[in-house]
Amino acid sequence: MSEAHDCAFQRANASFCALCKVREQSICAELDLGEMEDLAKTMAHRPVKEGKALIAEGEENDSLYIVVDGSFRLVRHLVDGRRQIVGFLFRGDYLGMQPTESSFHTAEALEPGLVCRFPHSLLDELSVRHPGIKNRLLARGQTEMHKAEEHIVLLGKKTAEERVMSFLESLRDKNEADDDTIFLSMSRQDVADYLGLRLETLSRTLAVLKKRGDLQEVSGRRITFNGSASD
Amino acid sequence: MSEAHDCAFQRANASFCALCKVREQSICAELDLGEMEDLAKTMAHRPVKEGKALIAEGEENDSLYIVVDGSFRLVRHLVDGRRQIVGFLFRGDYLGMQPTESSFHTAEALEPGLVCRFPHSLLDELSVRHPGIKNRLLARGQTEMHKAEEHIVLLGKKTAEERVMSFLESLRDKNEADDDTIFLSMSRQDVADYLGLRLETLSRTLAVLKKRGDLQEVSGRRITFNGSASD
DNA sequence: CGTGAAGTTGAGTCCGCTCAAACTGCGTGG
DNA sequence: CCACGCAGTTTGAGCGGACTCAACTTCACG
Repeated sequence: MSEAHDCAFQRANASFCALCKVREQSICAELDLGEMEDLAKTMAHRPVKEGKALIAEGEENDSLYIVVDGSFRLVRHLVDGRRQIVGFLFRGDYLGMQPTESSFHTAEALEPGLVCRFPHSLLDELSVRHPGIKNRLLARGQTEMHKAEEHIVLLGKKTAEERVMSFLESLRDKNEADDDTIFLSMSRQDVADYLGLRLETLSRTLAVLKKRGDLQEVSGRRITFNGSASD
Repeated sequence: MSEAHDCAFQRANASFCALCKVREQSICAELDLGEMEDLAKTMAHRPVKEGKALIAEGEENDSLYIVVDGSFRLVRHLVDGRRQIVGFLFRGDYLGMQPTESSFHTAEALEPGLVCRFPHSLLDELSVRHPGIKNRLLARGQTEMHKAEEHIVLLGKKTAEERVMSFLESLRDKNEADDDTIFLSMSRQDVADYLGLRLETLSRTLAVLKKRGDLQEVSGRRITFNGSASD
């Protein structure tokens, strides 16, 4: 424990990393075991408390973060206080793909989380011997862009019912097992701010979807789809 | 998509590139003159006719394109035919930052244009000696992401009037000289599909903005802002 | 249980949509 | 040179989906 500032961080160690749940999705997958140990010396894990911001709108950020556990909302504010959620991060997702003087959104933990931090200075060094790292960042950037465009289509062209269904289905598709039940890690207000709807509209829309049979059960943050095809 | 596919391409030559208007924004800026000549052997310019697609939604793309002249709309379609424009490209902008099996939008020329094509296989080779190339792609990807988020906020939280003003102002801010007049390279329908509005609403909103004095003149594709602060 | 936050439901309004008609600029041919 | 046609754009009238404001219910937690 050197300085107080860093006490939220823990030095990583190779055995911990070997057990990492998101190792294959991370840039670590580019490295062999010996290199992992090198990396472990400068890389750091950091727990994030629920509601706390990992990076803040307008502030400098010089590190790449990879979500090991938990989930985050990416928030942008208009001058008058209106709030738009531009995305969510889940296990395995990246934040801060490039160092920046002024990051354009705040990332707030929706639940207690754990992230892995890689200073970009370190990544630049590593990528001399491992060009795959930059490619991995580029590829990830591409999928982020893809998600953003999907979001743009949702906001620009879809009705309230379509927005809600698209959102719920995208969450369901994250499950490896095809389970018909999903558990939201975010509040109704967060979902509404993501979908460009008022929360009353979201609530009403969920009620309509349930009444119509598209959803079997809506109770708080647990939502069950109607598995049976029709009627 | 024809047998004449490649005849639209011209081999580049270093003297042409030396005069390039977007050279400083392009990856070419990473290279010295000798290397430019190397590059010129495999790189190609391509004119694009108005209305023609450079890459199409769902189709494979293995090249990076840089817009040398003209402008493009990036279009996504829903199954039922609804159309959302997810962005516009102008001189100096990049398309196809990563090779992909299925590109997620169509890029259509708004006017006769000229692009510069770099196969990613070539870029991978070049970037061994010039790591700056990958960094440039990453940085550009970041600004694309920034624009996408701005667009998400616009669609999710802004009113029709705010959307139109934001859009027009973003175009004005592109001008190096601070000119109060802008010339749109896209139709009303394109603007409406970008802003998530019906074209009638866009037309009415422009009328309101003019009546209110935010805009001094709206005649077809030429729009003049009200430079004087108030009255 | 009591308290507050989160979520649902209700009633009425309004912004942006729909359908429809008129206008404008521009190329084409008589 | 004007008539014509057409695509792009503007304007009009009425409607409806999402919003606003407000009351109520449910849930988490002490």
